[in-house]
Amino acid sequence: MTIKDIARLAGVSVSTVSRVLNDHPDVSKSAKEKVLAIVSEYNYIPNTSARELVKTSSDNIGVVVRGMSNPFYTQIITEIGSMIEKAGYTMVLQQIGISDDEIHTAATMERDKKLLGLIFLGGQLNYTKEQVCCINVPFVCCTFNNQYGNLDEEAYSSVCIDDNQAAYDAVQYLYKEGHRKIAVLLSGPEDGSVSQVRFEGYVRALRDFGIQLDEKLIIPIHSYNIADAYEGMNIWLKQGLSFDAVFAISDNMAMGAMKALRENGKSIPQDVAVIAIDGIEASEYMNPVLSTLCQPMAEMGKEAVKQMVGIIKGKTKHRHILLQTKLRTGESLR
Amino acid sequence: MTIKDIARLAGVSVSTVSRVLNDHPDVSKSAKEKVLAIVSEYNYIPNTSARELVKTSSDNIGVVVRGMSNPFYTQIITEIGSMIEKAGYTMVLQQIGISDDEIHTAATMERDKKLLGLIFLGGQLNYTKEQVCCINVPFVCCTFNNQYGNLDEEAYSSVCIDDNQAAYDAVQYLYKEGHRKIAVLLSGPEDGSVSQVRFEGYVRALRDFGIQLDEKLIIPIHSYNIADAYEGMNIWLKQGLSFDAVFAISDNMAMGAMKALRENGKSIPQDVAVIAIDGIEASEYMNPVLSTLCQPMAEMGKEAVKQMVGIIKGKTKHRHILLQTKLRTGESLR
DNA sequence: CTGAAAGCGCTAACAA
DNA sequence: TTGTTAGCGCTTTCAG
Repeated sequence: MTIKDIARLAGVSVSTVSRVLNDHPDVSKSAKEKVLAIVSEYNYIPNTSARELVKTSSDNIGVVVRGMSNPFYTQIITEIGSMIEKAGYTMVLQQIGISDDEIHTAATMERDKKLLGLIFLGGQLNYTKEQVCCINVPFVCCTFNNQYGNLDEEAYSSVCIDDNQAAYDAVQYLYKEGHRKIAVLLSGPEDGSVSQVRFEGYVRALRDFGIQLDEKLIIPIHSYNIADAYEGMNIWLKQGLSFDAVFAISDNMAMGAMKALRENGKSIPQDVAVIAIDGIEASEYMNPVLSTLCQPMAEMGKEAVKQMVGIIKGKTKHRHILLQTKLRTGESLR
Repeated sequence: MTIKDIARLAGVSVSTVSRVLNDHPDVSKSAKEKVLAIVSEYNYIPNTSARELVKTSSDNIGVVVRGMSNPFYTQIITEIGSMIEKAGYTMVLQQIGISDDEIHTAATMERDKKLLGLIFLGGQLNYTKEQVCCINVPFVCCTFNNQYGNLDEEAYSSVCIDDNQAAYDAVQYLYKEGHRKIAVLLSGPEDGSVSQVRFEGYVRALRDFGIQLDEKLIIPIHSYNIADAYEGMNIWLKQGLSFDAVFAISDNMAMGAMKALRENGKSIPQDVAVIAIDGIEASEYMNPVLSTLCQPMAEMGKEAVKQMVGIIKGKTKHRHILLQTKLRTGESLR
């Protein structure tokens, strides 16, 4: 069933069918009715590939999301989606697996969907010019930036929190409560991800507060998984090291760690205080409620689209915005 | 940058380029090298639309997933993906929003991607023949079936747990522990979703055990959200009704409810026992750990693909499989 | 208001 | 081993 079949069945030309399907004005009411009748009778659905192939432009903004179902991104995507729509554009969402290549995905989308621009949600902080040279539309990085890469600042936009400072603040909260033996739960430590930046904030805070960095208190998980964090913490606890607080670089990892702590007889926050960064919904339902520095998800999404649209319209240049985190007090802190 | 440009730049014809790009055998080594060099020099990426448009067949199996980031589906998708690959097919994944029309999405995909078959992950239990008539390839429903619809059994396959029985079992666990005032947390009660089936199992169990159904103990949430469950439970608790157990039709809802219970001074499981159905990862990290009837996610995915492939190859007919749940004991049960 | 026809970028006969 | 060419299904000038 193609547009030709519909045209034949309705007794009109393909162009008339096309006009009806695309809501063009210059179609007689009778022709329109005839076509629509046939279309619905035969459940005709136009072929997307053919449509996209023939179009020379679109109002599409691509969104490439790293991680199939990271709850942290869900809220941001919702916000991005509604902002894009409000601005009169169309969102084309592409979720990719943890090991897929987002640059290649983006480049493919750019050509296939005739994108006006791209928003990356999650990704590496170390893209190089050579890697992104195949992307020919403006892009904005949401929740991360290029601090370990070599992109020119004028070559892309970004919206994220100051991850280093957030980690610093988290450690400071612990410090103020009298904690001095602060373990850190991270993915890296040097994996070029946001984990690394946060770890650097942790190190900086310790130094500022006159605490000696203790290698033994660094717990690398090698993923952001809740289960891996649980496992990792469990194994680490077996060493019987002395510590009175845990800074997890993500809520998810904190959640895994909390279970391990509990099972090892450590009560939170009496024996061990826990703080993290992110502010995902699930961590609010923990018992005790996780204390964490929340990323302003809605604002991030909104800002990313604002930047994107400004650049598409030629009204603004690439910018790099740092948003404030906000402490959710929770119960895992004394 | 199109295939023509590459052909010109490499000094060969478009068909040669096409052959190289598609790994066809009859290409001289020198031609292949020339083409590949140009391709990588110019970062050429073939246009997907054009490719799909021209192909008359594919080895694609479509997977339509309802709900952007339902953690419950993530594991199943992973399994489905690897099983499809193992069987020599290609998975085309499409996630849709909670209010999108999966039938229409499926029909569109079927034509655009030349699908051999479709797997639905989550969806309504009440599709009618008229609704699905636009789908012309075999499909299997994963995690649900058509018990509220009018499809012929031979018209589709399904893999799911016996939701009615699972609910029955859950209530039975509570009953055996001596609970008689069992509240139920559901989305419906009559929303044509799996919530309804599970509610029916609850009702059946009460009847079998000689417990009078108490309308006041039915807590409708109108969604599967954790936050809505928390809210709903909170409001419901204000009524001060007497009850000693909660059966939540999903883990997510149980998680929301547990927080509300805690905040209202009810300790779990001493004051109120909680049981649910699903077995998502997050509920394992609750404190207390949620007791729940786990769906065999990996097995479900595996079985769905097995059915699909069998039908595509013409080796099997449509079947309807019920899988067993397994109790995760947890700590929310006495 | 309507139709004929060109062509989007690609693959796959078919011919050489 | 290679090139020529006919479409895939659609949109969009351009005529009428």
